Amino acid sequence: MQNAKAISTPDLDQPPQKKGERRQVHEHVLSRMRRGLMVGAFLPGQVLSLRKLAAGLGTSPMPVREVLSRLIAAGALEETANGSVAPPRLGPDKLEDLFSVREVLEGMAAEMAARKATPALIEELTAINTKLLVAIEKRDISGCLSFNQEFHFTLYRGCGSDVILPLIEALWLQFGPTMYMSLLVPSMPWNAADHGAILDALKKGEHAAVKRGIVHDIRTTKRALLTVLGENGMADLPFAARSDLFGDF
Amino acid sequence: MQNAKAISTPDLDQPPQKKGERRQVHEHVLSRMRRGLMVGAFLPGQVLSLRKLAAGLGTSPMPVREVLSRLIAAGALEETANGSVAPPRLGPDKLEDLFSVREVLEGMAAEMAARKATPALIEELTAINTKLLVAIEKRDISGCLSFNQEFHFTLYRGCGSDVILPLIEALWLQFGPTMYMSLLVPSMPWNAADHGAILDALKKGEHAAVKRGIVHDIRTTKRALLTVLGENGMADLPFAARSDLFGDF
DNA sequence: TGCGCCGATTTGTGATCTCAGTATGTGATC
DNA sequence: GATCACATACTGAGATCACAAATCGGCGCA
Repeated sequence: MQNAKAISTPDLDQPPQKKGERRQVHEHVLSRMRRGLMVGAFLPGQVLSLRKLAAGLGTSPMPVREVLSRLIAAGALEETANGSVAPPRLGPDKLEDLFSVREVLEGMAAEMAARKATPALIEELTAINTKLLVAIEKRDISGCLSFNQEFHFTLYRGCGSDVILPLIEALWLQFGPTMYMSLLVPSMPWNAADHGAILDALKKGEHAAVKRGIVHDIRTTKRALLTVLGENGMADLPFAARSDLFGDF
Repeated sequence: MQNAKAISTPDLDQPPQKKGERRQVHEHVLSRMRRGLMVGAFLPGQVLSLRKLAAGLGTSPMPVREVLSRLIAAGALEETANGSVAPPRLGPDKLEDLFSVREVLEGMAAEMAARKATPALIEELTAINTKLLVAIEKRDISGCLSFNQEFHFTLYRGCGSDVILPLIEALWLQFGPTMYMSLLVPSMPWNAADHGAILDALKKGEHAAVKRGIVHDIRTTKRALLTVLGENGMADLPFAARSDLFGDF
């Protein structure tokens, strides 16, 4: 996953079209779909239709097919029996597996990033965290998800390895839909408490503490997720996907 | 990457066609390409043409496009400036990054597998290792690669997590072409010494020792790879890809 | 009222076609 | 003999087409 464009696009939605680089349709589709997966446009298990998706995006099915292939390869989507695709439903044990890998991978990335952290990076992270706190205060689910993701990935990008980053991104895309659904339950707590400790450790140059902070943050999220999904008997929560992003399916 | 079919196919080449499952063309293409990447059909940096690939595989470009998309998402292929694809050229630092992630991920998988290891699994691994030793004795490069891969993945499959396995597979696909090229250098040593220690630790139920064995094995491979590629000044080795698998390009 | 069958519709898959951008290779000219 | 220009061939991207399987709907029968 060394090419950053493989799965992760720098989130350019408006056709920037700078330089000789032609803006490809499938790049646009990819960034839309990736964001959609992270902010609740698709529910776990919700079957996505190729043609309807293409219609919603205003293109032919071709670029969508390319994107779906990539998302399947990343584990962000699963093939159903008849070849359709849907975001994965994560059971307790799979969720446990997923978050164990997150701990290892993101802990590693965080520690590496801490070694190379510049004051500018720390300042950037602090600013993002402030926006996250505001979003939490306002009960802005999409804001929470976006700023939390931005906080983590801004840190991880600092590790300087373009091998580990796409792997982490694949993991996030896998639990994104489940994460969003869980946040629709009012009792689901959002905890950004660890971020403060991470920033402190970053400023003090305590690499191991940064790693511990990230791992603790991941464990907290995992526990909350397991609790909420467990309370609801692992059955699907009776919520609908956001239709303001792609239309209905 | 939870669906095992996402990137990794159970290597079914002959149309098994059992049950109601339709054998899809792109699955066949995917398994061919994956094996090709691991046994030297493509060299690092070698540009692959969509149409020629399709012609070599006897299909239309469509299934190939789908497969290339998935391999790009896995990092097994990179997009060139004009949209073509090629296996990545791995420089020393990227190789270092890649193998660091391997240590963490495969170490984790190995330890988990060790906890669940059954006598049957250990016996299977022993048999594979025997075949590997024969291949080494015969200087059979393809055999070495295949059996070594089979040894590792048979162990990792025992970890019972279908989250971590596709990530490891993606990493192997990334360094596969570079690994093959390095083996063409006569001075490249192949070391399966750690496998014996791993099997011993497995039999004794020493989980940590299994993990240590895997990590040591990975470190040894990394060192050998860096040495061989360094000697040749990181320039491309003047070897050709195997044309007996896909034809020439 | 409940169950089963049949047809219309929608599904993904693969092939084909067009188009624009790029590389190639050959020719003429200096 | 070297270099530049133009024409040809080839590249991937996207749209469209064709087909078969599966799904969903409604109708008819028990």
